[in-house]
Amino acid sequence: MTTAPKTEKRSRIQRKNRKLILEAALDVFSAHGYRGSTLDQIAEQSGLSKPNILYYFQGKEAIYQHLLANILASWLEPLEAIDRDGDAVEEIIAYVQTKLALSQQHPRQSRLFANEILQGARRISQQSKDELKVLVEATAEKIRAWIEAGRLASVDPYHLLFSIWASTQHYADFESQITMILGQETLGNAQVGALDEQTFEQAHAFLDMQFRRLLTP
Amino acid sequence: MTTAPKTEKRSRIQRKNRKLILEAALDVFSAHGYRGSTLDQIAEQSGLSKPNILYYFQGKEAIYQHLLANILASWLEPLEAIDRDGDAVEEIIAYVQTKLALSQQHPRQSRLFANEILQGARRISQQSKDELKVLVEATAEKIRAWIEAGRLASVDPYHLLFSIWASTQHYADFESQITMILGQETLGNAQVGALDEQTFEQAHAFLDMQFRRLLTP
DNA sequence: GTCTATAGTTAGATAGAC
DNA sequence: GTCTATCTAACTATAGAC
Repeated sequence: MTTAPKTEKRSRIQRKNRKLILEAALDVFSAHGYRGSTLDQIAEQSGLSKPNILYYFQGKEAIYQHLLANILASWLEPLEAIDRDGDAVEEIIAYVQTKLALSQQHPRQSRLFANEILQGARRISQQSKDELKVLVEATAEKIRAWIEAGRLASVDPYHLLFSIWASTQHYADFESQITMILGQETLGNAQVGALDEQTFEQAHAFLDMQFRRLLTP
Repeated sequence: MTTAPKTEKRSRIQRKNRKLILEAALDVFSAHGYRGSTLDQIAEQSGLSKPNILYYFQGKEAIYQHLLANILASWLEPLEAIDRDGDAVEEIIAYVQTKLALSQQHPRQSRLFANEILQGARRISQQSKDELKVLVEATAEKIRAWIEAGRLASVDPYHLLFSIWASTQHYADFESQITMILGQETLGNAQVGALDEQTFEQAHAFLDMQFRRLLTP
């Protein structure tokens, strides 16, 4: 029994199958959590056999770690994009909208991440945690500078970030509850489980207003 | 093999053991999710043997359902307490503070519930879902009336509730991330995992300001 | 690269003695 | 009411043929 090549050049079929596996695994892990997911489910979802999946990845944990690392990276990216030389309120509002758009376009990633945090972030490496902390610290510093310059209302930078994360990610993580409450009278749409466009437009408008009122000096 | 009495009178020892089991199960389920939890863990945590646990409850699912039903009830309670004849802004602010206090005092319940929603609310009965929907609908109606009376700024009632739930529950559900970011330089405290008093005071102040600014007409 | 077969664990639940 | 022993099913992972 051989194993797939690591970082060296991968064939077309290898790239395709790895992609199939990761896509299927994202479906399964985000819906059932790590322990609730099985290789059988990932195999069925991807159309590959179980041993074949273990040919491409070292095991269940390796697939999960791969997804988690990617999600962490895309989670940090928009934070870095905040421009300390830009208009303070507009920079924050833009960040809120970016995060909300991520919840709309990548709800499975958000849910996998939420699951991981909820259960104590056991599978996130100390290095990743340190990176997160440093980046958040730098962002808090940008916010503090804006406040001292009188360009932003005086708020605690950390709790501002918590509030933004919570209220934007909520639309992905608590999607099943939102659907439960708003009902889905939209019978026209194929009910695949995602929230409809209109809900996100309303969320967009609401959060814009909420954070604008909070932050305008 | 016999089974424990259902609703009829239970002995002291029965009440005590059921309580032990539920307390242990809350620890375990909130930390690992449904599928990630085992009867062995609940047995060890409660100090009872596995068969003994199955003497008191019909199975793993029954224990979970019992906890979930209680959590749902305590989740709905503060919503009903909102008084349509009270001061609009103060009523909402009081609700926010109540929800935040619940996150502080009962973080495990919040996390068990979040886990359940995150994974699609599969184990919540249709009846409970309907009850939730009706109660939220009634609350939205109270908020709409306040807005029409000019006592509250014009906001979407549903998205207001989503924002409140998200930003208060965040302190329980994402506790591990908050700890990660705020660090715990508080070496004096026995680090059992919970956020310290100071963090909740800051959250209290922040959310008070956020929703006051949003809602004051 | 992909498959069938299976080893090795772990988990939920039950039987039956005490 | 509580325990030891055990059954059965599910799951990760590996062996080895093709």
